[in-house]
Amino acid sequence: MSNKKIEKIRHSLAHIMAATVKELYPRVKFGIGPAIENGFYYDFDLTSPLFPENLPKIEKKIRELIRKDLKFEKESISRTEAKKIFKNQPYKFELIKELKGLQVSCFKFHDFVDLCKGPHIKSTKEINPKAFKLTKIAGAYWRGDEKNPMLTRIYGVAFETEKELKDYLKQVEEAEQRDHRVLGEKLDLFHIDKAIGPGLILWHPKGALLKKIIEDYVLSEYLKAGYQLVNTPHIAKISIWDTSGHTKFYKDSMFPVMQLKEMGKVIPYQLKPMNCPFHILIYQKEIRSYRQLPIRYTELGTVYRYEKSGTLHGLTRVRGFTQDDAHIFCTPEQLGKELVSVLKLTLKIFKTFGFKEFEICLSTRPKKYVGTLKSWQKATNALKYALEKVKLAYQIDPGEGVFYGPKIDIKIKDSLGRAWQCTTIQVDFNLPEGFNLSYIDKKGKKKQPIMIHRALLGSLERFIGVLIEHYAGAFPLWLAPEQTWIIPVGTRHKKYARETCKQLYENSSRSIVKDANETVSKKIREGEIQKIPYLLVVGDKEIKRKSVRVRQRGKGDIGKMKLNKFIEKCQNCLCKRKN
RNA sequence: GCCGAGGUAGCUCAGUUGGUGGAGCAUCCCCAUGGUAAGGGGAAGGACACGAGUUCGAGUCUCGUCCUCGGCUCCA
Repeated sequence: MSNKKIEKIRHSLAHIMAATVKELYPRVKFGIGPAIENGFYYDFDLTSPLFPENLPKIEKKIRELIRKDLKFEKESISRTEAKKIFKNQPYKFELIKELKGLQVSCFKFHDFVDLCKGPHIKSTKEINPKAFKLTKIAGAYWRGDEKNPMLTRIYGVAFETEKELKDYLKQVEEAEQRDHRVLGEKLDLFHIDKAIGPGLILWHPKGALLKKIIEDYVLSEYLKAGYQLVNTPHIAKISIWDTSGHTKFYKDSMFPVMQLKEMGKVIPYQLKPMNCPFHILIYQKEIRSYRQLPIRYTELGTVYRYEKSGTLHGLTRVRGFTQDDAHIFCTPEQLGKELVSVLKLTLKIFKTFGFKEFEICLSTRPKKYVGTLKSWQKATNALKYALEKVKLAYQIDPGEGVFYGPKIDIKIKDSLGRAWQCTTIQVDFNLPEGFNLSYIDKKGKKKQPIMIHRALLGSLERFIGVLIEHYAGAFPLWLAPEQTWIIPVGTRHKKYARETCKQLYENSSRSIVKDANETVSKKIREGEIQKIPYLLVVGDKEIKRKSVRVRQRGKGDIGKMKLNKFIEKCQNCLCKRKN
């Protein structure tokens, strides 16, 4: 069976659901009801609220209709007639008004007529009544515009067979188990506290260590690639954001201004939403020669953005986050080569973290922008050149660029195939113009450099959220904040456990002695839950032979090993950054 | 920000028609000194998110605020 058939089934289910809702709410006004990935939805303007308890009732009615073997019939009617039929359906009416052509197409099913171009199944008997499920009720703006009324949306999932539905529901359950917010609590990595504020992360010892390990790794890669580390403050006078254009274009996403009294005057200060102006000022501190370029400034810069309350989500959407940011200042001739290097570096880093699949988008000029059309075209071409040079497949996201330039976004796919936007690489001719940046060229003339803004992991917070879900909390050895637990069998083995721990630490392996008065079994269980890569049990036999009994995560007891052999095994994994 | 659902111990949750709040895990103490996924016993732990209101009496009913969750919109 083809994909097309399942789409017809999903779309038809949306219609059947609409017919059912009409029975329950005769005065309902209909929005639209398309097929989507894994299912369908329909938007309704209801006279009274719909509760989740009602969903099984609606499901039951849908099944009844399906079993009646009802036909879907296509009808082509004139616009005038359509306007008459849908005169009490304002949303449908609005759609008809915008349709071109004299005839509009409708689908009749049961006694329910819907404006629709189809296609649909011929009869409800093509639907397996056990292979769909209504999943949730949500609010959704009419036509996706927040100025429009909010409709009630019912989501459903549907497949051709009952097994596919069950598999899908199981996969959803698995994804819930991997949810970084759940694992963040279970593994004691971080929390968000009411007393601090929404979207602001408190990193616990294990989470902070994980973050530091990631930061150290990427920073070392950047330094190797010729970047220079800089460091800048969290606040600045607001005037710098006037120059950069942020107060004009992104005021709504910035935290409110602080009014500071200085020299008898009130000077407004602003929490930084990005690092670029700071790096620009470091560049501008002296007169630059073409010989110095490219200059690549990098910073693990923490920025604060006032995201709307409803958009916050665990670590993946927050109000304060650390970017692995960098700004590259280069000549026009160097641009292509620099972009290629950035892309190569990105791929290398993601590979090390275990990500293999990406979605790459080239985002072009948005409605609100600064600069000339010519410079936008040049910047976009440079990005295209780099993508093609590195042989990366990409799609174009029209109008999704930043106000100062086009960009490449890389979304990484986790082990469940979900895509998360992390990397952003932006070419910018406009801030160099706004800040009047320059360098002296070979002929002693002033020229304007080009800037590349790039954050490869994007936000450390989001990246760690993705990483937690990707590994379901079972981090590879080099990332695991606690790599080895040493479990002494009895009190008299504690000393040996501590000596072993010390040796492991001296060989840069993060280790902990679990010497609480509990049974070995309990500590093993705890270690498994905490997803510790290695659990070492030590008792009389191990002391005698200077060895450890090794339990490897996911493999169970792998037997005894000389301590120096175990250290060697760990170091081997660590230097390759493999599990 | 918008629509909807929630907020009870550190965590996961129960709490009947309104009548002074419970369990498991975690914590602390005691016993047990252990060999690969929970040894046993005891204790402590709570303005029931916050603020008003209705009532003789509110975890429970009403309203407001904050926060969380599912979506929508947004994401430099």
